[in-house]
This record gives sequence, structure tokens and C-alpha cells, in this order.
Amino acid sequence: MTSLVRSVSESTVRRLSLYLRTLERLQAEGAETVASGDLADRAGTTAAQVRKDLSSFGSFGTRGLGYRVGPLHARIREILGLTRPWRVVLVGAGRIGSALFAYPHFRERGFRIEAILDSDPAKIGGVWEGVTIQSAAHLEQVLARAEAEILILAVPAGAAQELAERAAAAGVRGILNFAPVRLRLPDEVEVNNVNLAVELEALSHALVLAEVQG
Amino acid sequence: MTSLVRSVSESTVRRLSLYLRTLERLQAEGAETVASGDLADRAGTTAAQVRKDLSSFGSFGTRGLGYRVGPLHARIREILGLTRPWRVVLVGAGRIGSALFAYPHFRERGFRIEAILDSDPAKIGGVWEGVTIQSAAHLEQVLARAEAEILILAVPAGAAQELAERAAAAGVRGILNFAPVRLRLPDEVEVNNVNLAVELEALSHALVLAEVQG
DNA sequence: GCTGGCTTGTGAAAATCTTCACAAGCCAAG
DNA sequence: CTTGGCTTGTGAAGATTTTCACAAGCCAGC
Repeated sequence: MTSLVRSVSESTVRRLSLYLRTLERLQAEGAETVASGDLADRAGTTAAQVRKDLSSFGSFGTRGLGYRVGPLHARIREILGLTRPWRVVLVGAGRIGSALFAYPHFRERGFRIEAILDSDPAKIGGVWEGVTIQSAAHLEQVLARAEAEILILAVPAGAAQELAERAAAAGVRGILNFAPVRLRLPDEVEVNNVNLAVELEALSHALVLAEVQG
Repeated sequence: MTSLVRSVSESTVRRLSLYLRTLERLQAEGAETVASGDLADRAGTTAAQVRKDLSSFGSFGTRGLGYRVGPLHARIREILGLTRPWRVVLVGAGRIGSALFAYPHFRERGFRIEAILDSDPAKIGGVWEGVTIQSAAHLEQVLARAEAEILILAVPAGAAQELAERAAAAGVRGILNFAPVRLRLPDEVEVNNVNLAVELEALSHALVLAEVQG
């Protein structure tokens, strides 16, 4: 049996996520179909790029008409692994952790934060929307009980590596890492790093460049 | 006069930011020099990549020895535009805004959040570390008074476009956008989008792929 | 049923990015 | 001063990504 989900490039995957959001907006507007050019404009890319991206997992469009919004939305959800819920544990109940816990788009997409951990005694025992903050010392037990597949790591740089290693050993399969360090983990653990300083610095670089070049 | 800051690819810029952080760690460890291989290991790339990245803005290394940590650090700061402070205004005093305001790495790098705005009357008038939250209705005046160059946009998707347009018209040069929408703005305004849902969805895609492919 | 106007899907070309491989060169030791 | 061991800088090769351009094909209207 050939897989329903083929390998797609990293940049294509990220664009698919943008297309998904755009398609939801189109659905809300009642659109039945959308042409690659329209989807591209709304998602900030080009028509050719959209068609290439979509063609990498089969023909979904109709010539002369475009893509049917509903089926395309369903197919992208499938590609991105969003047709089933994911069990997530959040480590770090600081400000970033708090923002992520409350981020509505995560739960909309089926990412369920089953538990919250922190190492600060002042935070342990606190309750966020019915979820009690537990001690990070119990990481392994919490992960096992929750059968967590994904860890969101929102802790200071100094604590990240150790917690990530323990989570990996406890069987977590993917980590979304907000700590500004490169985690060294076994290859079978997927890591996606989000570094806010990098984002701001990329912006300041662009501004300096614009100054110099006009 | 040739520019001190040449055009470098987007991915190189992002890696430079990682190198910068690594160099700071090396400085703290008291290292005088670092070889491309070592820098690569710590930053999560390859020695050849490091050398290519660095060679794009001049020869800085010494054969047989490596790169001198201090001067390289200084040069990368210059490339990234971090040798002078940036005046930043934060729009959105929700959870993400709160996390960004408190994020220590921003102020360490010279990004100064001069003002905070929100449109929620319940938040306006509140004070965060001495900064009073003002009404988003006064966006233009606040930007002008602060002489803000960068806007951090941490508002719901529905409010982002209008605020971004107003900020652009008021002369902001760069926007770090956390709202999950594509902003349509004049070309001279630099926009860097951070979409947390994309990050988590890229991770879930990778996990599904790993399941299917072994 | 035929025609005209769109739009897809996709090979090929172009552009970009990464890796390779090695000459050039520096330092330290003797 | 010379030798040996490293490491840079960089053209060239390789890989990947994006853009181009157009044949193929669908729909609506007549």
C-alpha cells in the first residue's frame, strides 16, 4: 500500500499550513472553489508555487475552475497530520508557556495540552483553566500518564537540554522548542525550534540593509 | 564608499543570529578562538556552511587557528544591525504581548519597547514595569512620539491589517507580526511573520511522516 | 455539440542554497 | 629555519527550490 502522506519539502509544509488557514477563511466566506492565483495572493506566494505545492500530493484541481475548497482543506489537514488529536505536555509555566497554553489556534487544530509542568515551587499547584501545574521533577510520570507525543518546551536556555533528554528517554516523539539552544537528541525525536530573537534580528538586518541600499 | 553590510541570504542571516548566540556562550566560557567545525556543532550546522556564511562578508578567520571570538561577534552584531538600539512599540497586551515584553533576549540585544498599546479598555491604563498601556486609538501619536522604527504586532487576526496599515502610514519601517494573517503593506515596510500554528503543524507533519516511513 | 475563456499540471529552465574538496596559509615545536 | 598538523577560503559540483511557459482539459453559454 502506498502512503497517503508523501514526503514533501519543509518549505512546502510550511506553506501548506498557510493554505489551510486561507482555505478556512474561504470556507467561512462561502467560497466553493478557489484558483491557484487567488489562493496565492491570500497566502502571500505565487500561483505557480501553489500549484507545485499541491501537485506534490496528487491532482486536486479542476482545469478552468480551480480547487474545491472543502476537499482541498481536508486533504491538507491529512497531510499535516491534523485529522487526529495530538497529546501535548507543556513544560514551562512562565509567560511564554502561558501564552502558548491560551493560544486558541492550537486547540482548534487538535493539539491538546494535557498537562503543565514547571520547576518553580511558587507556580506548582497553580491551576490554569482546570489544569494543575505539576512539578517538572515528575516529567517522566506525567508524560507516561498523558501518553504524550509532543512536548512544548518553554523554559530558560539552561534547563532545556536536560528536560528534553528526559522527555526523549520517556518516549516523546516531537518537541517544539522555544529555548534559544540547539537541543542534542536522538535522531528519532523531531525537534522544531522557534527562536524569537532570531526573528527580530532578521528584521533588524533587513532594516539596516534597506538603509544602506535605499 | 562600499557598504559595511552586504546583502546576505535570508537563511544565512538566520544562521548568523544563531552564531551570535553561540559566540556569546563561547565568550562566557573564555574561549579566544573557535574553529568552524566547533561553531557548526554548537549551532547545529556544518563546518562548510559556517565558513560559507562567514566568507560572504569578508575573511575573518585565521588558517590553522579558526575565528577570533570577540571580533567575529562584533562583526555579526554589525551585520545584523545590533550595534545601535531600536525603538520598538508593542501593540497587543494579551498573553503573547506580555511574553514578548518580558522576553529578556530582546532588551539584551537593544530592542527597546518604548510603548505598549491595546484596544481593550480593561487593559488600557495598566502598567507593566513602568510602561503604561495606552489606547490603540492613539497609535499614530504614540509612534510619532516614540519615533518608533519597529512595531511588534501581537493582536488577533481581525485587527492586524488595519493596525499594520496605520503604523506603516505613520512611518514604521519594520513589523514583527504574530497575527496569523498575511499583511498587505507597501513594499518599503519590512514584515517578518511568526506563526506559531505553522510551527506546531510542521512538527505534526514530521511525526506523521515518521510513522508512515518508519 | 461546439466554441471561447480560464485554469490546472508539469516538464524544463533558472535561481538559489549546500556540500565537497583542496590549495593556501598560519602556528607551534624542535 | 623548517616541518607537521590544522583550518580557512573558495571555486566547482551537486542538490534543492522556484519560476516559466504551455499543452491539456474543463465549464458555461449559445
